[in-house]
Amino acid sequence: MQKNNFYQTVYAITATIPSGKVATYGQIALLAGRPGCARLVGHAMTSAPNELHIPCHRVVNTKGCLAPEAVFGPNRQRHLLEKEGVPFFKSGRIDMKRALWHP
DNA sequence: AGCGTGACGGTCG
DNA sequence: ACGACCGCCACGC
Repeated sequence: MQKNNFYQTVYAITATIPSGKVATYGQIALLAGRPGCARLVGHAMTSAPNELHIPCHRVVNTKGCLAPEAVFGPNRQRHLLEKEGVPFFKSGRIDMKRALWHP
């Protein structure tokens, strides 16, 4: 698997995340065969073509925090996830124990 | 070809 | 529980 395929793999894995669940960048990086490259997953999302319809809002960091609002729009990601049934804490973070995707 | 960067992660204070 | 710091690695300039 080459580096270019890494992005493709990331997209493929991200597209596999079921509704109501979330995955962490590190988790995806691990599944994509590049453990420790969580940041690259984030960049992959930035470069992700909209044509692929990637549910990038289901990808968060291990802290359960959402991506910067500047990426999706104000409260956009939060709203989408809540709509899908992802448990949120009042603090605005995700209940990772219950929402984390188990591939 | 080299340097800085970043939608992160884990640890320390 | 929260914030700050450092370490990783491919991509863009």
